[in-house]
Amino acid sequence: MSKFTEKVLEVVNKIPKGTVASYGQVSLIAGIPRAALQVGWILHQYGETTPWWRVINNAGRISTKCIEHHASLQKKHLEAENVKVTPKLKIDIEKYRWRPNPNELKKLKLDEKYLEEVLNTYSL
DNA sequence: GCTATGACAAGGA
DNA sequence: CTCCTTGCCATAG
Repeated sequence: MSKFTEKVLEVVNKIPKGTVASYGQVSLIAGIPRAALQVGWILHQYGETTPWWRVINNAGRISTKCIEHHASLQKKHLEAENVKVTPKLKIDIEKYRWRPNPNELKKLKLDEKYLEEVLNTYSL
């Protein structure tokens, strides 16, 4: 298991119940911007130990296609946490977006440049 | 080390 | 809003 993989799982595990994050957001916080695709790949493999359903794409859509992790299952998980999902699998991501607080981010030992980007993009 | 692949992102049509 | 194209980058083989 690579460093990046561990980081991704760590980050996903920090996503609070009832909130969601985009793949890009997770990859950035995990230390590698634009590795969103890999995040999806990792969740596909290690999803059993992480709240994978709290990660969706930036367009606010559920994009899993795989059989075991079907979109309807993800929808079910989210609605169980009070996150509304339309019949078309659309979510108001900005409304439920996880906005990590600076103190929490420091524990992840994120590089200065990325930390700043995270705060600018996803924090208040 | 090189190519193909993908639960993505962003911008244009 | 939806569909398509490009850019991305860690893994697998």
